[in-house]
Amino acid sequence: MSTKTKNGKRVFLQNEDCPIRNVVSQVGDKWSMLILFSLVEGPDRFNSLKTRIEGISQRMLTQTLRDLERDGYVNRTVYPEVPVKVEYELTPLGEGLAKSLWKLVSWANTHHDEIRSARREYDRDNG
Amino acid sequence: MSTKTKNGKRVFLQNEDCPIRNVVSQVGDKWSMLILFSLVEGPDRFNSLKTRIEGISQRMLTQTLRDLERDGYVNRTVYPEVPVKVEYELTPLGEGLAKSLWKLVSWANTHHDEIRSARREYDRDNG
DNA sequence: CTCACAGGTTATCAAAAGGTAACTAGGGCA
DNA sequence: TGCCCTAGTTACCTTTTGATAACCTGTGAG
Repeated sequence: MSTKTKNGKRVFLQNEDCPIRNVVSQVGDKWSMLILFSLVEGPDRFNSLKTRIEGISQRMLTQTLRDLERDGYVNRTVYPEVPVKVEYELTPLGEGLAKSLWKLVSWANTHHDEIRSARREYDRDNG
Repeated sequence: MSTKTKNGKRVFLQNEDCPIRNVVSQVGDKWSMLILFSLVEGPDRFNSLKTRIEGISQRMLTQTLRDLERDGYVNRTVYPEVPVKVEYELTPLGEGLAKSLWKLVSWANTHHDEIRSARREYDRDNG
């Protein structure tokens, strides 16, 4: 993420080779983390995820699942039953990601009120 | 983040009261984390940040700093020198956030290659 | 033949994010 | 007076993200 130094301070990069940008730009969208944490509890099917994740549309669920699959976080398995059953599950990589996100989640839970009140104060004092 | 349970599986929310969404939607944009980790090394000035964070424009730097300030992660101090000096520094809240992001950063560094090769494989097999 | 079900895809559109470039403000300096 | 500095703001435009809603596919049941 950071590379050279320049008068004592690090210089930060933002290109496609930056690991943290590659991870955060995937996981930082509207739905990825919700899907990830749903799947932490075990493999699940398309329609079940759609029900569990409130407000997600069919289109965004498909699309986000494809993106997670692409990065190797999620496996997609088709069972040729009838009607067809498609199951999604975390890969070891996806489980590792979820674990390393957990600290952030618990921090967010703990400090949520602080953030919200900072936001209110800022909005009161400014625009 | 998750609330009720429904046949054994948690149901996930995505509204404005969800702590993790409130944090991630702020920090998951293109520049916030780079600014955050720049400021971990100590307070810094507008133009110094602009130099250190490669590719950021004046407009996006101002805007992202304002958003970070709004959520209480960053303090902005104006020194009425000449020419004016404006220093940005992490608040304790911002330092806490950076710390809890660190695990994610090191995970990303460790598994970057894995992600990139998963991506290549997916793109080869599919579109 | 028609309907239902799971798991999608496609078209269309609105909103948000982000980039470029020009302009501004408040001073000091020559 | 004109030019430079820092630290912005503004206008304009393009790209990306996401929402809605309609359509499709394969299969079995009635």
